[in-house]
Amino acid sequence: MIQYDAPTTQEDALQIQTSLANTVIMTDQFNEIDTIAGVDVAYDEDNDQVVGAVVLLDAKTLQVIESCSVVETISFPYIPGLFSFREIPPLINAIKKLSMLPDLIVCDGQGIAHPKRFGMASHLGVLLDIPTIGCGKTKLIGEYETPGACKGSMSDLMHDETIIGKVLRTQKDIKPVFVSVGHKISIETAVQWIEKLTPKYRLPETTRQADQLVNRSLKALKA
DNA sequence: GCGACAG
DNA sequence: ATCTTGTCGC
Repeated sequence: MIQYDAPTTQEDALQIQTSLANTVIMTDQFNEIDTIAGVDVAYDEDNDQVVGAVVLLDAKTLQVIESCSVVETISFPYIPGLFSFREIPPLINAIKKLSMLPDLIVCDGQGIAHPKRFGMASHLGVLLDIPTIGCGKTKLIGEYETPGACKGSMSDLMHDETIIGKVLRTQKDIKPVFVSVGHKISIETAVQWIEKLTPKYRLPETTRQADQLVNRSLKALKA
């Protein structure tokens, strides 16, 4: 498993983004997807603590197979565009605790739908060399037409005349999500997986499970 | 100078 | 992210 080298300054972080952004792969580079992981982080700003968690789901049944969480000290401030440097340390450590690595990881945030085409999902995917999808609740950058109201309707997320992701309506009349390539997957396949992961709710089952886990853990920590 | 701004 | 009550609906 890789060792994460945390940047000390914003300049370092920007440098790391620039050098790693070229290594992102936007085509399907995998065989069978049997397990899918969801990751999330929760903060206790008062005590400078962060809880990171990963939930491993069976790709077929969407049932939880295993889950791990970690508690550490917040190491980087929240800066739009440098968001990944804040969340990756706890996420890497939580994933390291799993008994097996996932075949695919769905992130709560953007993949290449980022100013430098290197959002959270891409960063995590490159570091772990695992396929990842970015599925954010709101956009970071880009322009788009509002997708139709039906479940499955989608539109292109554009930036610099390039399609950087899809705005996907996962449920009828519900606010859409922003899907983008993280690493080692095509946007078409990424959208297909997000659709499979949202049979009933707006957000992917992976994200929902991970979100619940970090919030339970944070609550227990503060209690 | 005025908005926008992943979680 | 987090701060927060009630409320509408299955």
